[in-house]
Formats: sequence, structure tokens, C-alpha cells
Amino acid sequence: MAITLDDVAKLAGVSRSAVSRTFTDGASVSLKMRRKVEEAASELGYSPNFLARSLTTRRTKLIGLVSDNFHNPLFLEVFDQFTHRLQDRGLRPLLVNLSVETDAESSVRMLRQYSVDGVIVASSTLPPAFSKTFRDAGVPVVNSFGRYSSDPDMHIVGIDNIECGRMAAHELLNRGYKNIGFLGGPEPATSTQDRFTGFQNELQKHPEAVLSYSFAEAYSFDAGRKEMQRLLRGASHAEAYFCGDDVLSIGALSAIKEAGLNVPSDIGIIGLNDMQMSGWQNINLTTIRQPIAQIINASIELMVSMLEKPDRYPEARVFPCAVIERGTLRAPQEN
Amino acid sequence: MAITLDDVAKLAGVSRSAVSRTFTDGASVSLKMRRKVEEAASELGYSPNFLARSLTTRRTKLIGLVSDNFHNPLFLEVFDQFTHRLQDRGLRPLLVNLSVETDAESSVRMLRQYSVDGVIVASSTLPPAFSKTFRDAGVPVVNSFGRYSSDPDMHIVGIDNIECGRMAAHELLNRGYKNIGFLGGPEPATSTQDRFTGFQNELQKHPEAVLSYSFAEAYSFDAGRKEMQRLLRGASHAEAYFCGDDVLSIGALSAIKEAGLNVPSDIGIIGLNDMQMSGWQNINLTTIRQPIAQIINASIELMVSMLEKPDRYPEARVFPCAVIERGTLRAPQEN
DNA sequence: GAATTTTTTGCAACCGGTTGCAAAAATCTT
DNA sequence: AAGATTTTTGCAACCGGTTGCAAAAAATTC
Repeated sequence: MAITLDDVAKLAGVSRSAVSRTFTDGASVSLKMRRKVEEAASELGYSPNFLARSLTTRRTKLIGLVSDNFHNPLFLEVFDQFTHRLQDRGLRPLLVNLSVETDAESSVRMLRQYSVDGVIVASSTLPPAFSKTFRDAGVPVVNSFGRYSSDPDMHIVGIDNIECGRMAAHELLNRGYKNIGFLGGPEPATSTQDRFTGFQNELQKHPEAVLSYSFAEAYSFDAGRKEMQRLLRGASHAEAYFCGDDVLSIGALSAIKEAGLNVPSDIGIIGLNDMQMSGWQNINLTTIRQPIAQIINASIELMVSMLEKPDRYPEARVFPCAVIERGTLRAPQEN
Repeated sequence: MAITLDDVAKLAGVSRSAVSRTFTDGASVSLKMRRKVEEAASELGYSPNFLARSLTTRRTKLIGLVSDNFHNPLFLEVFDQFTHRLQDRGLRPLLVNLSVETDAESSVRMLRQYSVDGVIVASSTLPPAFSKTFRDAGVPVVNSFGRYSSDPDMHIVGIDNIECGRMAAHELLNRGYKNIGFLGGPEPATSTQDRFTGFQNELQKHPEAVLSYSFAEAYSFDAGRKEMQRLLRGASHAEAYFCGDDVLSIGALSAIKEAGLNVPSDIGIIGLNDMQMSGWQNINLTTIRQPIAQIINASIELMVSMLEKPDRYPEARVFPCAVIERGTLRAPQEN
């Protein structure tokens, strides 16, 4: 069915090697030979089989793209950009949805069976041990949106979540909020822990501030909504909340509105991520922007450099976040 | 580096074939032999290389998943479900983002170079010719969210867009709207055309109804918002609009709200898709549900059946849609 | 134009598996 | 226990490419 090297070689009346060489860059072929082969190839509509090639070159140009965030709108942007940037470099994403099939071992085995050149783990919730499984198996891996560490044992690209927590606290204090809440994402996630740590640290510098906290079950609209409903049913709620992420914030906003309260006059909300939707005028969420384009570019750069030098020293790249002011926090108050 | 068949064969003291056979189902191996091989294999941590295998079996279990909808939140749900369902069947999605790289030919070539077993084109906007390129190349293809045809020349799974148009019109008429607008998606898309046709047909049965129409540039929040702003600036706007899809509807809603008008008392909106977000309480969009789970299941079923019988007769599967009533249309009026 | 150097080409082995075929081993008949 | 059958096993060729090496061809030198 498919056209092979031999077909072309036969038609052009040359050796198999000659054909192979005209299709591998950097190989030595005379111009005359190349012409002859190319003509035969295009007559037959030949193009080389990447998988057969990979057997000897040990390069598939396949990159495993593993994620468990298939319910967070931010990740549509993430997938869009990852696929683009990978395609730009001639790499191909083999997508793995880990939302349910949480079995790390089996994903690793499967990706090795497909001889992926590397793996990008795009998740803020998967434990570091997951990415390490790949590294231990000798597969180049970069962990995007992972936990920053000053002594990384693998490539990590992301943000400083502790700093984000501080930033959020600072922003809330700055606007005169005293009774302040932390409505985190899933408690075990390192990102949640770190944000909480930073948030707490900053608040402790201000003895007048009162901190309350709780955690949502997932990064989802429903989880945010449910948790905020619970808080509003309680004896007293905070004046303003730092939510685990934007989609959680939007859930919280819906609960607040439904309770007949007003944002920002009754309750303030600040999120994290700044996904596109947060800028939609009917959402208009004040949030902390996570620079996903930069994170993704850096992730791919690191991946490419690992493909060239597999024993590259592991590196952590951390990008700064910034508060994006919209409509869910009240204006700064003069004291 | 990696462990191969030979390593296992050597350790177990058996032939290569024996090892191969214990790892291919349906091959003849004695229990004793299998034990011996499995022990050696697990000692070395061996698992077979899928790509090398594919060379002889002509099966990679790779499925190209091609889409150009990386900006519509609905498609995060679509990707989530496609990846899951494919994984359930041991198939692996090779994701192709066509948003920019619109070059059909080169995608086809690339997917063939990776010897994908089949291709799923998940898009309501790509022209049918795109999917045909695969079919002509002998690659099994199913077009999800494509245009329904009573005489399909390839597998198509989707909805009856003409019927959806009728349904929307019927719903609006039923609620006593007279001055009715069609705010379509991109004009060239067949889905837009079909919806418009159905919409128009139904309205024509009601001489009292007045139809106006226009098209947004894309299926996006911004496009919907922009177009609704334009409409509101005009001399007079309709009482209710059928929007091309949900994300367009949400954009339109934001423009309406910003203009100081109220939904549904001043203007009614009905969308199409029923993506999760549309059910969020702070959006609460009345819309027509597209049964994406069914569409995806059917797509995968068709794909699998094609893998078994490549010359299967092409089939169109069309799933019924239904109006989901929420808060953006006024209650039905007694005449 | 012969000798030397450089470039191009083809042969054959290899990448990591599968599989048809025939020989060997095990099982069944009588 | 010998012969007939069935099952298991290994050999060797193949899938579609790449590549080291040596021979052939072309280009350079004198």
C-alpha cells in the first residue's frame, strides 16, 4: 500500500542508501543523485516513515504531554500554546489525560513504549514524584506549572507560589480589608500549600488583620461555589477572599451573588491565573496573572535543550506574576 | 540503554521468537515457557517497543486528533472526553492544532509519516475537503461535529444543524417574540449556513415574524460581543437572538448588559452547545444542548470499527439536540 | 596523464520487533 | 511401545528505514 524506500530506489535505479540520504539532512549526496531521487519520490508521492527511522536514529520527535487539568478553562489556553509551540519545532504532542487514570507507572510505561523523546508534565496538582518517575526512567522531563525549588532535581517551570500568596495578601491589606479569608484549592497540592504559606506570612506582619481559611475540593466552578456557600451560611464571613484560582473565584462569585450580596461592596475576591475568561466584562475578575505564554515557551526551550544534552543540569525557571485589577476588589482606602 | 527482546531472550535462555510470543496475545506459548520469559522480563523491566512492533503489525494505535477549535471552552470538554475514551480502548491521541497551521496537506503528510491508524477531525468549521484528504490517502477518518449528509462519503458524527435552527426559531416564536435576530458564527462554515437555513424556514411559516441576521467573525467571546455592540448601536435591534454558539452568546450578553439593557426583559438570547459554563449560575444561558458525550462515543465506535474493517460503508450518525431552558429567554406568552 | 586526494555510492549489517515454516517435543491412539 | 497428531519452539526472513566502511568515481595536484 504505502510507498517505501525500495520503491523509490527501484524507480530511480539507485541504491536504498541513496534514497535514504537524500531524505536525511547532513548526508552526503551529489546534486545529480538528489535530483534523480527527488523526481522518483515525488512521482510516487513518497515520504519517509518516521517510526521506522526512529528505530535507528533513536528520535521520534514525539513528546508526551501529560496533564490532569481537563476541567479548568485555563488549560485550553495551555494546550493551545503547547501544541503550537511544539509544532513550530517539528515536535508532536502525544496527549495523556490523567484525570482519572491516575496510575503513574502505567503512563510512564506507555510513553516509553512509544519511545517519546521527552515528557512535559503540565499540572499544578500532580505530585513531584510523578515527574520523577520519568526522570528515573531516563526520559527527559520538564514539569510545567510545578513547584519551584531552589535545588531542583529536574527541570521545573512555573511561578513562585509563596510570593503569589504574599502578593495577594499585600493587595488585600492595601485595600483596607481586615477580616481576610483564604479559599484555597485542593489542600494536598503543593501550590495550595505554598500560596497559603506566603499569604499567612504577609498577614502576620499586620497584627490587625484576621485570617480565616478553608479549601475547596478541586479547581472547579462547583467546588468554589460550594465552599463559598458554606462560608456564607456560617456565623460570619470574611470581607475579602483570596481564591485558589480563577475558576474557583468564579464559582465563589456566583454563590455570593446568589446570596444577595454584592461584589466588591460586600465581599471582595481576588483570584489567580488570569485566564481569558476572567477578563470577560461580565466576569471582570481582579486576579493575579500567571504568565502562561512565558511558562510554556520556557518549558519547550528546556525540553529542546534536554533533547540535545540529556544530562543537562536541572534548572528551575520562575516567572513573576502581577496583580490585574478589575472589578472584584474595592478601591484602596486611606487609613 | 533500553532493554530489548534479545536481552530477555538471552537471560531466559530461549529464542527471540519465544519472547515475542509471550508478549503478543493469541500467540502459541506453553505455560512453562511463558513463566520463564515473564520472569526474565520483569527482572530486567522489559516492555516491548510499540513502534518497532508497528513495523510488522502495521498497527500503531496512534490516532490523529485534529482540531482548530482551541479557543472555545466547549472543546476542553471535547478533548477531555476524546482522550479518555481513546485511552479506554488502548488508543493514543496525537494532537494536531490546526488553528494557524492551516495547511491541510502538510498535516496529512505528517500524520501518515507517523503511521497513525486513523484520524478524528473534531471541528465544526473545517471544510469537508479537509477530512477527504485523509480518506483519499487511505487513512480511516471520522469527522466529528461535521456536516450531516444523507449520502455521506465518509464517517460523520454530529447534529442536524438545520433542525437546530428550526428548533431555535420555534422556541423563540413560542415565547411570543416577533422581531427576531440570527447572530451566526463565521458565515462560510457549513454549520452556520445550515442553522440559518433551518431558522429561516421555520420563521417563514409565521408571516408575522420579522427576521434580521448577521454573522460574527469567529466563535469567540470577543466576536459575539463586538457584533452585539454593533447591533445595539443600530437603529433598532431585535427582541431576541439565536446566537451561533454559547461562547458567542456570552459575548453578546456582556454587550447587552454593558449597554444597560436587561436579559431577558429587554432582549432574549438563545445559544447552542450547552457547554458546562453555560449552566454556571452567573451565566445561566438558555441554549440548545449538543450531546457531545454521545457524539464522541459514536465517533470512537466508528473509528474502531473502521480499524477492523477499513472498507466499511461510510455512515452518518446524527444525534438529537434539545432546548435547555435557563434564564435568558422570557417565559412563553399567551397570545 | 599518472598519482593523489576528496567526494559519492552501494553493500551489508543493524534498529527491535513479528511471523511462516519446518523441526522437535509433547500428547494421544491403538 | 510404535505410530499418528497436535502443540511448542527456533530459524530465518522481513517490516522500513539508517549508517560504517570500502570501493568507485570525480576532482585536484604535479
